[in-house]
Amino acid sequence: MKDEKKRGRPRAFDAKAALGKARDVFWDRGFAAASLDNLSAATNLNRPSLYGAFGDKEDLYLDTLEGYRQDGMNTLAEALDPSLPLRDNIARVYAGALAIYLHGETAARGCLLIGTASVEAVQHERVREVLGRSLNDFDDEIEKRMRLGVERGELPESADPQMLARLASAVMHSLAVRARAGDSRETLEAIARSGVELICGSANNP
Amino acid sequence: MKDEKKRGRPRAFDAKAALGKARDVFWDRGFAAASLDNLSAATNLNRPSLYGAFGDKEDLYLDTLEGYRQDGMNTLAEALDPSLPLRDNIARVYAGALAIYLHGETAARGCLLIGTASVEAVQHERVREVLGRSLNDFDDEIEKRMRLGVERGELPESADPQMLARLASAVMHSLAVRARAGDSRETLEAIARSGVELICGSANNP
DNA sequence: AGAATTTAATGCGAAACGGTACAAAATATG
DNA sequence: CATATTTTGTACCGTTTCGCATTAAATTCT
Repeated sequence: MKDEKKRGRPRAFDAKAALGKARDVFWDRGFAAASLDNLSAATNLNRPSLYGAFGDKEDLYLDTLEGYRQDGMNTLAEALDPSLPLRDNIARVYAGALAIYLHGETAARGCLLIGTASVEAVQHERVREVLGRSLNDFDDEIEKRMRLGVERGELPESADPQMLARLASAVMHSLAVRARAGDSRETLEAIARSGVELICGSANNP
Repeated sequence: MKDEKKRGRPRAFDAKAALGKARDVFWDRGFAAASLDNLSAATNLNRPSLYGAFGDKEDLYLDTLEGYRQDGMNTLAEALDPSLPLRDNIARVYAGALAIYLHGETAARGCLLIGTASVEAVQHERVREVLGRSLNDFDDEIEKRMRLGVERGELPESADPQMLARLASAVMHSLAVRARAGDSRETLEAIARSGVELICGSANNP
């Protein structure tokens, strides 16, 4: 049902790949400082094609955010594989985040949402909505795992799954900011390790 | 030594007040989206005056960041008053942060540095430097208090002051991001309370 | 083959951008 | 009072910005 022959001239580009290139531009420069020329050059699409395929700059940006969000949720779900101990789950969440944030050892781009959507969130309601929803969904997914941890006895009955989840996310938010501030991989990994220890400190060791 | 009579026409504005107004513009819009017209309107200074007093837009932005940074360090020092218990200190750090981030209940601006400097940090080295230094100095100041806590027996000997400090900062970074994402005061205060509990959980109650 | 439809490429155009030249105004100095 | 010096306000310059109008190309439908 994807290759119904459409009636006009066929597209000469892969929209998904173009979206990925655009995402890199926004990731490096942010929304406001990314010009249509930058985006056009990176995607190899001239402006009318960009406009036709994705709408205006804000639409394109929101599309990249939504894609990033969904990728992130998938990565998170994998990291939280419930057949593993809670401690491993959280460690995997941070490792997955750092793999994205550090982007090939050198240039530290941090998190696309935290790093670039935060600025726009105050003035652009739609951006704020995506950012807020992303953070909340992330919290909720971790909270589910925390609840499971209480049920299983990995965490004490007295543990507050919602708050533990929000604090687990908080460590990740900090990693995102610090990556963009230029912190080294070693520093970030050390923070991640300590975060796991603090969050899962009350978790049973098998 | 401040009112040495200078030779030309005297300034008709207070540079410090103007810097405060400019800061508000950057806080709401970020660096890239803040136009000189915005800044000129907010400060009641025409562009040549702005330029003469502060340099170009990037210079002005860096000035506001540096001012914000120093204000933040002062607020932090007050919050960490060593005559108070550690737990109170950390709670005061978060309360002080939220007072700034929430800005009069309604509009949530978050942290100027985390919210607006993070985006520019990748491309602007001077911004990245200020951001990195700010985060590190903050960590270091909290770390000092943690060390004192260990000496005093507020924290166990096994505690790692550096890592505890970085995680205490992490909670604050998360508050900054979440404020900008639109989270309510109640949510943020709950996270702050849980953060205090988690960080200072091992601290003695007097 | 020809009409209809969709995409591609060129290029434009109005507005906004950052920054500055220039002259008038206001003060200190001699 | 004249001169030097600094700030102020107007107006402007060249560039870049985003978005679109227009025309050419590629494909399907009839």
